Amino acid sequence: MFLGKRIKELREDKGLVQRQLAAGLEIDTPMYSKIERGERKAKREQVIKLAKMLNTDKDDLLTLWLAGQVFEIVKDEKVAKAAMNFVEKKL
Amino acid sequence: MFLGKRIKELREDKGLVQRQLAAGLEIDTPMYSKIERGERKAKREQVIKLAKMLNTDKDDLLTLWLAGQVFEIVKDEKVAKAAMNFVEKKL
DNA sequence: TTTAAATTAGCCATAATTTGACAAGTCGTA
DNA sequence: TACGACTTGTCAAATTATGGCTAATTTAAA
Repeated sequence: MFLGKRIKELREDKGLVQRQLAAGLEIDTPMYSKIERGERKAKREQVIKLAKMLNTDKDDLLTLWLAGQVFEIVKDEKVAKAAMNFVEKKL
Repeated sequence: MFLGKRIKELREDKGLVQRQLAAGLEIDTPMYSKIERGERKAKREQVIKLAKMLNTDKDDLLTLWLAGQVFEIVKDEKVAKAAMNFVEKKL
């Protein structure tokens, strides 16, 4: 979702098609399509490969990737903000 | 972990043993022990039952429960703080 | 120190979730 | 129409989560 939106932007800016990135990740195109739309989540290693292929900062993509996972957990919870604050204190 | 520590405190304050809370959750004692130590994670419904049995605020326990899950995801990531900030903006 | 209760450790079978591949579909465009 | 890019839906294999059992360990009362 956050990651998907970003890699789609970067991919289109560079004039690449999904098939090319899918090949780089060694998965098929439908699978890559799902990652881009947030229907499936990428693995950590795949994010790093994407950063290289898209010639962008690894940590930026990892941040979006991690944020997506956190958001997925807290998004429907009333205590989401309280939990987030609690975790930040622990970091 | 965060939740486990808290329910252990509350349980001991009230002079209860694990067997009693386990019965309330309809799981066996070893399982409850694991929840308290964070080896297994509680289900959302179980947290609510625990709040009732321990006569404490439901949202407080849910916050710790949610925080534990978030922490588990971000704890080893260099970009943890950045991801947390990103998510907070979206809430 | 014995004894019994409370707690923890380790396994194992099963359930649930995730993953990747495939086939078939839509959409836009030449 | 025909083609490429992308999406949708389904399936089996792989991975992980869950719950219960037994046995070991710790704790505390007598």
